[in-house]
Amino acid sequence: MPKRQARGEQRMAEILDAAGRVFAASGYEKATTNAIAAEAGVSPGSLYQFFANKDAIAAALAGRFVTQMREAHEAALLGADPSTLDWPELIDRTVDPILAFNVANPGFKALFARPDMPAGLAAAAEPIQAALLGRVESVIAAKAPSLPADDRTRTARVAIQIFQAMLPMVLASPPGERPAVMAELKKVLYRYLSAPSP
Amino acid sequence: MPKRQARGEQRMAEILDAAGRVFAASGYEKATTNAIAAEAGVSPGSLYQFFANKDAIAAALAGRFVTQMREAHEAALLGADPSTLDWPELIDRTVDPILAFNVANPGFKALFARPDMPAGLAAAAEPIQAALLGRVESVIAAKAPSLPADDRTRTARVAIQIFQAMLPMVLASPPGERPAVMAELKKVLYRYLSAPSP
DNA sequence: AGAAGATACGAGCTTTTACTCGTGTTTTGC
DNA sequence: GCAAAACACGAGTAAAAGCTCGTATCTTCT
Repeated sequence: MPKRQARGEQRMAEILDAAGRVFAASGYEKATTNAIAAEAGVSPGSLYQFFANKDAIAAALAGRFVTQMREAHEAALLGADPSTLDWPELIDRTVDPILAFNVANPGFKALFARPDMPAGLAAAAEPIQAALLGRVESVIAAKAPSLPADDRTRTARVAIQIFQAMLPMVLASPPGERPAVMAELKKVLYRYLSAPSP
Repeated sequence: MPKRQARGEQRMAEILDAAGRVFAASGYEKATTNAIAAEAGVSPGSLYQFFANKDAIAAALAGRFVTQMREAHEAALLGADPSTLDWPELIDRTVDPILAFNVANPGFKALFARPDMPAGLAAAAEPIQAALLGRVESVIAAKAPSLPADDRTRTARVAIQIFQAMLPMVLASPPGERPAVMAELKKVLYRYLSAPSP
């Protein structure tokens, strides 16, 4: 790994932008590295000067997504104490930014919302999963402090799974119906999370 | 398409069996037609005597799955009037056979439980989706006859989506923990479906 | 029995795709 | 100013995978 110049950092960012677009259009598997290079306006050789292989591109893109998502979520909870908010508000403040983030970054779900991950991708996506899990767990902990850690983790995992499942439905819905589908997603989460524990 | 002899029908069944195993092990994309042929103990040439291409194999396998699943579901509801059953029982009788089917046929989820379908696969999987949607809709209709058709369809779709999302979690869980994960899945569905409509 | 057609084989063709490498240009450090 | 290093190019390589084709055997039907 050579020392990067400003020009190089910029190229890397351009390549990741392009990768996001190509992943969004074709999915990870069908996205070709040459297509990403072309989309970035760069030769294949240059692409491989910055990224060792296709998985490395996915990993770098995932890393960037993690950062951006954390910032969005922190902004949404800014100045509010989770334990004083009720469930609908808490769900709004957690779901809305992630949803908005997905609408703004269509490439995200190609790395995130898939039950079966190829080996390379799984490693790249793991930080996203871990980051999200931590955030949801902290929200649940705020509302139900007495819940054992095991149950909390399981509940968070299930909630994330539900969210992942419905993401494609939300993104595939025509803009006019989107609010209704989003409401349905929140309804599922609310009914699952707000019900009394077993 | 030539007229099949008994030998040919048997070979086709063997190839589909093999395809199920290979899809289960590698997923649809990474499964190679040569690997399927080898698993079936057949040459690549023979494979293409029965199936025009890889998508056709998936389509045939999907067709077989639809039939088997319908039979399993009908058996589970045998002699019971859905409208007289309560939600937990109804969920049990719908979810259990599909879950058992998935455990017995690991290749099924490679064709079914994926939010992003390649073009060819989407066509092959569509009958499965349609069949399942119809079954779930009829169950919902039995319990909530007054629900408008639109809402019923949307609710059924969401329920199926939830099920698909949690399927990998269930199948990935160690056999010891599987009952707990299954219970969690049913809990989500119960809370979603049994709550008063908006 | 004999012809026609179905089944079977597997080497190899074609296309695709991740990735390389030789060469040339721009930037940096001294 | 000059060498070293980073950046850039794009034709080319090697491997993988879907699929074909010539040939040979087995079944069926008359």
